[in-house]
Amino acid sequence: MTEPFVELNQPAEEAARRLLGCELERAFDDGQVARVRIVETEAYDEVDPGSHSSRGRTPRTEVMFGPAGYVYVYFTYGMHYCANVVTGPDGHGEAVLIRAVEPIDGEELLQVRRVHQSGVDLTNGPSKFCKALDIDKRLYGHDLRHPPLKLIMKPPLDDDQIVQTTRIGLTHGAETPWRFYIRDNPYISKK
DNA sequence: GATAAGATTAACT
DNA sequence: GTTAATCTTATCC
Repeated sequence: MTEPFVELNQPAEEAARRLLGCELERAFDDGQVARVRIVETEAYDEVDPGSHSSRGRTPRTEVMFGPAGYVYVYFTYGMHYCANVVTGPDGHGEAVLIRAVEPIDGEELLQVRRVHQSGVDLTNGPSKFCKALDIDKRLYGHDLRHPPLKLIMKPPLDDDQIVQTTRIGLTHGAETPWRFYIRDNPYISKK
């Protein structure tokens, strides 16, 4: 029996900090396994004009309103997927966007899907890491306690290791400083 | 039914 | 620094 993600049952802003340094284990369709560390996150909640959940439940955002520990995947710009970890209590539309990760094991498996890209460019962006880990809408609503995508909690980082800034790419809610990343990490996204 | 915008990326000049 | 690629979703007739 796996532990539920009680540590994610809190406001997205807190969970976004908590998720830095935690790990994701991805089992690909062929059975091979890669592991990455979360190095950059952004928080979104339903009272936030920048969040997909700000205008209530829709078919797309339904999973954001459920219990913590599930995956919210969305498709954007006609070609990219982004993945979030749902946080907060059941009934609240909150989630944390994973913006960047760094490879720990199986980097060569990530390379397979990132054609003509290497080094930090493998996973230093929200859609880059989804492409590298083969995350798409098949994983919408997936329970992160189980394969093929598992979240492994790690001890919280000290505050002095975490940098807090405004979020990237938003037209609404751009002033809210809910982006977090691990200080001096080379895999932090650009812009 | 039609339309505009989008939590982006990579390739170009 | 600028821009094309590309299609789902939400919103507005």
